[in-house]
Amino acid sequence: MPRAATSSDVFNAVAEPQRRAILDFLATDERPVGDLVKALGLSQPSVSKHLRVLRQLDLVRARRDGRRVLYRTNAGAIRPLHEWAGTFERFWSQQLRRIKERAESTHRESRR
Amino acid sequence: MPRAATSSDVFNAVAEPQRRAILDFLATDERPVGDLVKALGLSQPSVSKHLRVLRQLDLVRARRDGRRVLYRTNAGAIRPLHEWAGTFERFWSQQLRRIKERAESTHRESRR
DNA sequence: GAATCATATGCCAATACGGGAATATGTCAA
DNA sequence: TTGACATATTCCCGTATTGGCATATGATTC
Repeated sequence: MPRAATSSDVFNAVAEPQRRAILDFLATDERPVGDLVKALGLSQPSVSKHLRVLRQLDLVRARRDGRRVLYRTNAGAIRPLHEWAGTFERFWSQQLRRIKERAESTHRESRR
Repeated sequence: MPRAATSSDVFNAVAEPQRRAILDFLATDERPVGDLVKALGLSQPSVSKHLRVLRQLDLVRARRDGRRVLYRTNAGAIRPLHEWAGTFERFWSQQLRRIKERAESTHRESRR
């Protein structure tokens, strides 16, 4: 079995750095494809292909405006990722607490 | 250019569902490989290969205990993912606010 | 309708994948 | 040392990938 398709879920879709760059770029405003081509320095076909993957997962939404197509990020579709990663939050903060405690006790040691 | 290697960054590593399952399973306690094999229903070689990818990115840490090797999740390595996704939080909550407002105004309409 | 601008799709190459089976390495116990 | 147990590595296969280039589709203007 090969790797899951990039368009199979959000995790696979955002594994590609250029697609994350696209989501970042389209987060605040809607933009035509041409703007992305300029901003990312990729070829126009490459950008269109990335947008297709993102559109299939509803990570971006498109709207036609004359001869251009305006895209924008649909932030809500990124939530599942944030939530999954968030389930580990209590573990890493626990770890940070332990490190801090150890640092403090070392500090006390050195003052003796 | 092919897809980036699974071991190239955290985003690619956690794109694989079985690897996320491993991270979930090892989040609370350290466990030997055999436990993972039982819990995930995967072959032992498959599990070892997934663990290798995760270890290369410091997403899990290993410790030998006799003939077994105990693994545990290093939650801190998941933070970058949580933080990237978190940059979109203000956008999706904005969207939710807009939806709520619209629902309320519709409610007022219908009461007139 | 023809020319033009903006975007999408098709085909190609090289590459890395995940799973299975077989085998290698490492550790303990008798 | 030999055997048994636990884990890691190697080899193979079918598959989906990203990016480049050429080309198709869609919309506008003349």
